[in-house]
Amino acid sequence: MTRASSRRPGPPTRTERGIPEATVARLPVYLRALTALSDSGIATASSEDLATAAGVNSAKLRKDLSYLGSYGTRGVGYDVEYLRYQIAREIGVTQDWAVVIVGIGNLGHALANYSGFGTRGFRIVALLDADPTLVGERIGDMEVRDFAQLEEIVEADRVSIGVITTPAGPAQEVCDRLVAAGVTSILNFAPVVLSVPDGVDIRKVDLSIELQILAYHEQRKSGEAALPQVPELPAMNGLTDLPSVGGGVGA
Amino acid sequence: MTRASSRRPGPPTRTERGIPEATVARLPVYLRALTALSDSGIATASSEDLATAAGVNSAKLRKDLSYLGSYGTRGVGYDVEYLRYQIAREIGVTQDWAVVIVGIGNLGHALANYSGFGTRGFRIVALLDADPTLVGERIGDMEVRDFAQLEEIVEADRVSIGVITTPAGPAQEVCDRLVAAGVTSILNFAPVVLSVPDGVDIRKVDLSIELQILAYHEQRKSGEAALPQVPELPAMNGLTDLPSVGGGVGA
DNA sequence: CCGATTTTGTTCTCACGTTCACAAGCTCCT
DNA sequence: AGGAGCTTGTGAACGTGAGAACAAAATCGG
Repeated sequence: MTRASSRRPGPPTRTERGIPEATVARLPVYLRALTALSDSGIATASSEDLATAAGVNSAKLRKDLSYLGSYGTRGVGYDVEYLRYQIAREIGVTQDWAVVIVGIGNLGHALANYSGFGTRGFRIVALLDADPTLVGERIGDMEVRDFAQLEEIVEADRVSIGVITTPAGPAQEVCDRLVAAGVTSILNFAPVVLSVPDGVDIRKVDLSIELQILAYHEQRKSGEAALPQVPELPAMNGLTDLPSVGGGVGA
Repeated sequence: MTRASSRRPGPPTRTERGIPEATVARLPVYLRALTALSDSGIATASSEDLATAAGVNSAKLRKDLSYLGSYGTRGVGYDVEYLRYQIAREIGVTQDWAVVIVGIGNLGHALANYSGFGTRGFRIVALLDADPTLVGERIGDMEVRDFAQLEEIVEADRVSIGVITTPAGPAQEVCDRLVAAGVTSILNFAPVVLSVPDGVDIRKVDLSIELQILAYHEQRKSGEAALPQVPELPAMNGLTDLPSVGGGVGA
């Protein structure tokens, strides 16, 4: 989702090294499942085994894997180590990606301490904040640096991924600075919609949105009997004004 | 997504008060955009305005809103306050939902401090942890309580939403306890696939998966010229054994 | 060496989600 | 009052994703 890169308008662009976005989003889950199996000393797994570990159904898993190539053996299954490496390579976590975290509040703090940042593949090279009272503070084995140093850090460490953990207010400005400095992937925790130019990928993590989605379903569960079909009508009471009823013009 | 509730196999279940899941996931974004417009003193907004503020296109926004009812006025647009209330009611955030957070590590700490938990609608009633050295610690105006008290808290405060911020290890057990205690919606930050019975909704927030998805796209950006079409073949070097190439049977 | 068994890779079909395009409906101006 | 100009709500076309089902390929036992 939120892929903002170039999109040539020409032909359907078939099999142009194109893995469906839905599949891409599941590959990390498969990777984690494979790592768990590997740690348990399991050398081979069927699509059924893997699917169970990853929480999907086996047909979907096989189809997903088929986009990467034919890495299984019919009648046997998949070699865990081999498949794990193939997926890791496909995702790109066989190399290390340099990451900066901007905004060292509660959440930035927590992420900075997040040991084993996923399962390798990512290296936090700087914690940045514009607040002078925070600059210099030590977190783990890192020190908070001034946001003004962003550009030189990005250049020096070839940073391609930025994590925004600022409040909503400064988030867009931080985002613009990151992009201008050369960052081309952004993970945004601030509760705002950020706009970025084409070629920059942005993903959002939003606690309150997740909670609200849960609340919607929760309401439907508990209310299924209580308020079965009283959706829109009675809610207009107590509201000061309505769209087209406004000044009572015309009629 | 990850809706785990009952699904009757019968007819297509058309218009059974059914808002598409993709739309549900966007309603909170619209709600936030409307709140921002409202705070700016804007009373009326067209679908184009709203769509821009929410980061979607206007056709999609109109279609999404049409599932809720006809709340706009042709030729004019939407009344910001009115629409905001309608969406809030549809989502269910006009009432307050009681939430418990389990696992007061770095992340749990950060979430506990997260002021204005979204935009109202949610109330943290307890912070729980099984670690005796944490129990009793004050965070903001709350005190960490023993996980053993889960059941009585859930019952006393009618808790329907649980947030899991434990490490991966205990997450499934915590999840089971939550479900057994009566929690029917779970937001999981632990990097594991949790299994829950039907009727319980679960959503996942996973930092390392998000980063990996970004890495995939990042790799495709930088590698588009460097390694254009060398996907699977050369990677087999250095691997001890391969699934079907193994003993060289057959041929 | 052959047939039974297992499990992958793929094809086909259906459901879901997105976008386009336009009729319906409202306001405002003359 | 009547027509011009907007903007919504929706029907229809299109694209993407999910799941069932099956043919192809590999192992294993006799």
